[in-house]
Amino acid sequence: MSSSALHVLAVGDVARRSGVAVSTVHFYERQGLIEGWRTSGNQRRYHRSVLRRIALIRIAQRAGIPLAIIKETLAEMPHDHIPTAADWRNFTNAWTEMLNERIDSLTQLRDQMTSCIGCGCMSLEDCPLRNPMDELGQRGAGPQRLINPA
Amino acid sequence: MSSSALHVLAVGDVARRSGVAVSTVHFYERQGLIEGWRTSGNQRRYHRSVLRRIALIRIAQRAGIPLAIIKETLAEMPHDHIPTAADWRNFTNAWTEMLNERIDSLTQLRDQMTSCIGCGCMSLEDCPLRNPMDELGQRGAGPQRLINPA
DNA sequence: CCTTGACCTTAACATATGTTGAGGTTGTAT
DNA sequence: ATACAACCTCAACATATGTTAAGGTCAAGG
Repeated sequence: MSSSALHVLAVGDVARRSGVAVSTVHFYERQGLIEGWRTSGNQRRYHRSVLRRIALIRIAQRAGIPLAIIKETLAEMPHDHIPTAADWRNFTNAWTEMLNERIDSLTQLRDQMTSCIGCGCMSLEDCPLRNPMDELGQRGAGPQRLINPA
Repeated sequence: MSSSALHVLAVGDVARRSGVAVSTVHFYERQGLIEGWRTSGNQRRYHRSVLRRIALIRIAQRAGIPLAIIKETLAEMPHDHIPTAADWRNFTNAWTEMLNERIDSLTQLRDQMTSCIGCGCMSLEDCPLRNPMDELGQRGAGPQRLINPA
């Protein structure tokens, strides 16, 4: 192991310290989510700050954000040094905004659902949930037999 | 087209009226999300209520819920008739609960994030975000196709 | 020097969610 | 009766997110 050189990590160090598999580190590098350099012997080396980056990636993934989006969000974050307050603020803002959007759409969906059941429109045919913005399936509508709402 | 027989739909009718591709109807049937029967000539036929089922499937997908879970949630919903008020109430309750869980997780994450930046703990090393106990968006490996981009 | 563990690359597999295409059958309108 | 649309099955492809395996290289200790 490449112990003691605290600022330069081999792929195995990164894996151990970030909690992801070596194959995942390879994968993230291939996808451009993290960056490093090679030794003369072609082995991967990373700056210590890659650990933070991976931590952020995992957190964002837990929020259900796809890697492609995470990559964009991280684009402004430095690969090779500890982020400044400004770096960090930018990132947090972008990410909070994303989370807010996701929260909003789930909330909206839930509320529409309950209002839908509340109003007794159990057919879904005219439900705002059904086709959030388009018209679809608006043809030979037969008699709409509504069950007596509870 | 199998017009006029309003309660019995061929796969193309289902596709047109539900807004999904024929191949998707096939797929959903293979996955056991919907059910139907065959004509003597081996063609698929569906009860009208399959349209509602598909509508529900798409709505749930927009909320980021994987098909396997949707299938469970729909297990109690009838394949062959219009859901009763009780069927519907059960489904709505289950689904609202799921949405609430997801909303809570995201909200928690967002708030931790902002509090984290607020407190200046920029290291993430001791951050509650880093190793939370729950496993939020654990949606497993595999394509996380976003149904609702944007 | 030689062994051994950590590393390298490339390819294939696994899962979820479908879509596309090839090749053949059914059903209906003229 | 014949054409043509709609249907069928099965297999392969596509995407996201990795893991596993095969076969070869590098570096450090004994």
